[in-house]
Amino acid sequence: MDEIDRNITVALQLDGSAGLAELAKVAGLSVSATAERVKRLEERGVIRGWRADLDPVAAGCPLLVHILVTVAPGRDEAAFRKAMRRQEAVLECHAITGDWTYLLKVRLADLPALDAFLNDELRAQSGVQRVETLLAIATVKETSILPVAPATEE
Amino acid sequence: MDEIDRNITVALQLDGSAGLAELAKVAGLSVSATAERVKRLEERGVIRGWRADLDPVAAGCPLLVHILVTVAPGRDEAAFRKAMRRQEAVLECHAITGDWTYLLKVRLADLPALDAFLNDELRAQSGVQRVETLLAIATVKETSILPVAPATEE
DNA sequence: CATGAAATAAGTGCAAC
DNA sequence: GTTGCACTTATTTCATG
Repeated sequence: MDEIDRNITVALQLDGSAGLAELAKVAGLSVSATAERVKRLEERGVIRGWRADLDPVAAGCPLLVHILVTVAPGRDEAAFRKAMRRQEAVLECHAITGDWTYLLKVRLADLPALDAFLNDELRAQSGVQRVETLLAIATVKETSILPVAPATEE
Repeated sequence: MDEIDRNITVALQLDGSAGLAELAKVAGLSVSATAERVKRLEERGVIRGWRADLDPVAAGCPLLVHILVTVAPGRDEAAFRKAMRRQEAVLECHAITGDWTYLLKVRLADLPALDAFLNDELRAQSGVQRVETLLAIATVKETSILPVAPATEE
């Protein structure tokens, strides 16, 4: 993971459809060397895949909520986690430090869908004690572009 | 946005590198008709772009924190928002309902980097009154794949 | 929307340096 | 890692039905 790999990964996160010729310019390498780099980044698992990036509003889920959840201690939480993984509206589910047990990121079509999610999917889960819903009023920034660290040489 | 477009967008979010031939099978259309659909989805802004999906750990930012921030009311928050947009460690910044003003999603290399971020970048911002850091202990689920609503016909 | 052909562009592999 | 070339594959465009 040198400086060149960093430049390549950043460029590919910004636009993965550019092609090797243009990427080679960014990398400062030849096309074949660049292709080799990309291939190795995929093999090493740094690049997990290639995805189309959708506009959430155009995709029909303009409502964004984060939900803090407290699950009763002592219980087996496997069922809860499995349920969250299955729910496609749940984009993220993290076990967190502090007063709460989990933080969810959820995208939905509208408020009725949120109501249904909270009642039928979330509070219906056994062990769920407390729920706090943080509705996003405005999204200042939302990106999946990771700041690739120039750290570990290989 | 009919059922076919839904299938296409879901498939392209899962794997955007498959090619039109394979996508056509999923869509149940011919290759040319499928290509036309994809093109129109891009033109309509449903598909915003094509991105490489990186492994956060391999990319060198294994630490994930969500940060709740209260900004003093009455102040102009443009400066705060601009600062968050500039920080590449800040993946998301949402203005939210409830006791807090903003919710941030931040990815960092390690705890010293978190310390530096909280002190030098966040608390240094004028107007920031209260900060609560939620450290992710375990990520149960983290995806950017949107559940495309079969809603609005066009 | 399907089919098929032709033209274009891009990725892949290999060899020599 | 570079350059160049041939090989192969995919996308694009267009005509016809």
